[in-house]
Amino acid sequence: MKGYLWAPSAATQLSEQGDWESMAVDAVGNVIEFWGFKRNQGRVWAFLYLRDEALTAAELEKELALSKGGVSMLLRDLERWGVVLRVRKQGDASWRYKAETDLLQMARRVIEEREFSFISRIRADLAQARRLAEQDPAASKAKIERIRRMELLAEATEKALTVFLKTSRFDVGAMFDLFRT
Amino acid sequence: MKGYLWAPSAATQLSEQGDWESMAVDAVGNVIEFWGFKRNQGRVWAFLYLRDEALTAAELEKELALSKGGVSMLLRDLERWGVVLRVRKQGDASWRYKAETDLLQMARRVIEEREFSFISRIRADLAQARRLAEQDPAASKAKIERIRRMELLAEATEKALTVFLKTSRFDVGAMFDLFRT
DNA sequence: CATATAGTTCAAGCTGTTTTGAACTGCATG
DNA sequence: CATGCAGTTCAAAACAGCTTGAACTATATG
Repeated sequence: MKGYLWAPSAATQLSEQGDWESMAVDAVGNVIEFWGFKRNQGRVWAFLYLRDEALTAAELEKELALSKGGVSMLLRDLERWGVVLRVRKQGDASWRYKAETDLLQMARRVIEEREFSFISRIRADLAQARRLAEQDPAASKAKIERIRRMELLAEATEKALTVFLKTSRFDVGAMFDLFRT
Repeated sequence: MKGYLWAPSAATQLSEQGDWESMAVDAVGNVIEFWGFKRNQGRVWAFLYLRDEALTAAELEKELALSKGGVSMLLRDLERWGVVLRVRKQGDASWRYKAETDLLQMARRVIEEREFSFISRIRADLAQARRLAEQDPAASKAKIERIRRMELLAEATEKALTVFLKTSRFDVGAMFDLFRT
């Protein structure tokens, strides 16, 4: 299964008693992985967000047990998505990184693009298949009706996705208010 | 990316002009893969559904270009989920398989279980992390508040999933009516 | 009960994705 | 302008999930 929704490997293994920081960081990693991003993108963001200060790539590498190259690539993605900011502190030789906005907003944006176009494409394929069947004298009425029903399946999926995105957009709004308390 | 939602490899490549059957079958494979199942589970179901007759494993193997072992396993899954029925025609040495119910119903059922428990687990992890932080004198009020905000993220996700499932349930209802036309 | 065919199992292989780490580039400093 | 460190790149390794196919078991038939 190369599934989209879903998670075979369950959640984070509970870590040490006092280690609530990595527990929270990993949990965010899991949420974001659920949304179709890399687990470590979520972990990096969560760590920066939790610490609430500009940290260097070297610190992230050490604290999150990532490789040098990995940190570089993860930060580039997060920066591109606008959820992490790169700042140069004066008198400091290296860049520092800072969590900027919340993740859900960005997740919704990205998912909106890729999931929608994907489902639309599937719907179009089914519609095309039905059109071809309608022109094929060998295709029975019943068969065409069955394709029609499969189209409904795809349509229902798309509709569900719409609601899903609308809800998350709504929730972001709600969260923003809370974030500004 | 081991993502859940989402699809890197885009959709089905359009096949031959007249080959609307495999086009439809592949499209269903893609929808069902989107829902986190195996692409070929969807293809097998769609093929059986479209043909609307009980077919042998050998026929599926040939028509869908699958291996013997693969067909066996795919059918076992579909049977277990109750969307494919195994029937023995009298005077026939081998089993035949028949599409039974619609897929969305089953998808919702399965997703309901695995996704929900997954997200609940994440929420629980975050709640636990916060509880630990609250007991840790070294943890600042601000940090605890930030974990609280991450919890909101997970809560929003769970809520979105609830709506998502509710909607698909609703759509199944609507589809059932149509299916019975 | 022997044989043939259907169906199952599972280790090995394949495919696609993520991570690593070594080589490289760029930049700031002495 | 040499040196060292920060940051990037990318090929290779590690990994995860899916599929294959050969060995196996079960079942029907003569």
